[in-house]
Amino acid sequence: MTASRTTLADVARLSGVSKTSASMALADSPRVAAETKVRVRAAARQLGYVPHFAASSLRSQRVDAIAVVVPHDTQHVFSHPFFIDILEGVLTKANENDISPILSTARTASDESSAYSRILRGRMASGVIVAAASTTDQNVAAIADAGYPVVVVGRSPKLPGIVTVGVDDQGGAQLAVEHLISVHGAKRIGHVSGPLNHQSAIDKRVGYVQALSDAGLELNPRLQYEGDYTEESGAAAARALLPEIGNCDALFFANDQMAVAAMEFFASHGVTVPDQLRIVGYDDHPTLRYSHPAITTVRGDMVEVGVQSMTKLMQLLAGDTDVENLELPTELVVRESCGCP
Amino acid sequence: MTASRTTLADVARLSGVSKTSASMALADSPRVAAETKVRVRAAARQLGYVPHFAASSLRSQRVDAIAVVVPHDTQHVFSHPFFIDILEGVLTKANENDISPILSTARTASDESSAYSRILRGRMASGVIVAAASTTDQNVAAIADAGYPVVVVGRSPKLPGIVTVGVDDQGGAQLAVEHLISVHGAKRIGHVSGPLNHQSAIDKRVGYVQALSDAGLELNPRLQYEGDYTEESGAAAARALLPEIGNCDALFFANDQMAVAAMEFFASHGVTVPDQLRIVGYDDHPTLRYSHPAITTVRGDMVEVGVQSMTKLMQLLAGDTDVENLELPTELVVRESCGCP
DNA sequence: CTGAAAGCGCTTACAG
DNA sequence: CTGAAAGCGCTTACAG
Repeated sequence: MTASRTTLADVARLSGVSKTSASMALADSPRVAAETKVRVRAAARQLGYVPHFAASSLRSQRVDAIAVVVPHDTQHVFSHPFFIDILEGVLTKANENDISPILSTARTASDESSAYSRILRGRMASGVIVAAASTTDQNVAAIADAGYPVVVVGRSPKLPGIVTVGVDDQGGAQLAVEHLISVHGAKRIGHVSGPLNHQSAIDKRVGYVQALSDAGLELNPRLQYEGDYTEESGAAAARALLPEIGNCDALFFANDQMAVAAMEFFASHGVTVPDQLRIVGYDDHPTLRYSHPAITTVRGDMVEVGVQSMTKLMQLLAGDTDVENLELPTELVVRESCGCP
Repeated sequence: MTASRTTLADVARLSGVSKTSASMALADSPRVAAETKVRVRAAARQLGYVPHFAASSLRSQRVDAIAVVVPHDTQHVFSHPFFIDILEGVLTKANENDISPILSTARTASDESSAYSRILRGRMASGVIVAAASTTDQNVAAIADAGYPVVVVGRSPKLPGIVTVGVDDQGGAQLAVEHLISVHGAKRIGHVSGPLNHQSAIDKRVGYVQALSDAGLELNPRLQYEGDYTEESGAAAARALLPEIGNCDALFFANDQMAVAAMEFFASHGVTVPDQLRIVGYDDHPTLRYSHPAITTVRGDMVEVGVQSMTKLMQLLAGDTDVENLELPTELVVRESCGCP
């Protein structure tokens, strides 16, 4: 290790002032003379001085790092573009503001707690963005109770005090199902949901049910399937629903990955989409638009959700007390799988 | 902030020992009696004690965090599954070992330097994994010279001392082109490369050239195009090469995203793949396998590359002096776009 | 086997 | 406008 050992004392010595003044000068405090600032900054630059973050953090009890917690295993997180887009947004905003994002994924519930507590109680991060916690996850409330600023991605109706940033999943689902009904005349519409211990899956289901009821259509319990957003569960849903397909005009999937895997399964079992069965997905997964037929889906700007989550967290960290929740709109992206040309 | 203020002194007081012994007990030092350890641990658990990381890091001059630096803008990083897979591997291994990964992306060269120096000279991280730096990036050498353990993802022949972990891109490219030649009898084979200031793009190109030369085939300069791995550049390549397609049997693309975008362009301009033009991509992008026709490609296990990069970095951090480079094999994944059934 | 003391490199009252 | 001193919460020689 020949790495930088330049310390504030070195800068102070070279510029001929005390450590106090050197520190104040670098922090651009008004109490130090303009001329002194120039001298100190020149010295710092010349020596390649960078403050030792642990020392400054220990003394000031502040830290320019935040934790991004996604309580799922890493493999799951990185196979869903939903998360990846959120991460992209968070990291962009964080890096722009010289905030270091510490990423934490966890496989099991106990790991979750340990990841949370090591990072937070150990003071490595000053705040948290939590993405896709289940509605039963106790950790979010625990962190907030401990006094840490928290932003949750998605809605969080069970935790009224928590700032949330998400997209209008209920509205998005309604758009999708209304399109199937009003444009394509579908009447018998099934739904493959996400895991119903997640708010986004619940909200999409509510939107689906609402659209049916608005149109005076029946909900057929035999056309419901609870998936988990993976391709495997999309294929499993298709297999489970196959016997009912004769009594089904259309299926609304809670994400594109399940929808595309189901389309593959149907294709290999003689069910043609959209002729025999109309399909709409969710997310507008960027590369799945090359699916065959091209998938009709619902799009929300998850990158922007990430950016806004980080923005809100910065407001909380700045002491802002009235940070409001944000719900971005969703839009229908019409392609071929619904039956449009 | 009502967050944890439990300190080592509290634990020491509750268990009736000195801070020294409490610290040693929690570190499982052999010098403290087994019975004392039990008492101290119980107290720590009862109080929910987690060491203040800045204090411990400042005193011990160690830090359980590493930096993952990808010197590209965030948007670019997250649109390429290549990076995402590497990140997945790195994070999995890091989280398993209670190491906090700090992610750093940067838009411009100057940002790059500042990101590197803030994290490293500020001692936030004890080592670095660099992915996809260009061959002209000076930062990698600078970090290594400063004494930080560094692992570079990919080959790095210009920096002989640096530990690298990657896949055999030259071999992978050769596999692809040899398949086009020996199985499909292609003779006039073009290449759309990645940016040639990146070693992976250079290596793939070398493999392509080698395969042609091994088969005694000519390299036609009019069938060469330098892309940048984006879909836009794939479409641009297709547009540029369109006039030559009559004199071309096959194209080898340096990644799937360019290949699939090119296939779309060709399809909309009346060139059918694989009948009129055979195409092979690279990466085995998970969702692009739904392309039409399904893409033949070359696959390397980039998640494993990430895992191994983190493993090697941990060895370096542990003081291991003879950590060897690793090059994982690549394999051809035969689907339809090459002309196989 | 254990404890009192020093000190990591900063920032920030406090005093001038 | 500036400086000497205290202290953040740990870990680790040093001494017993």
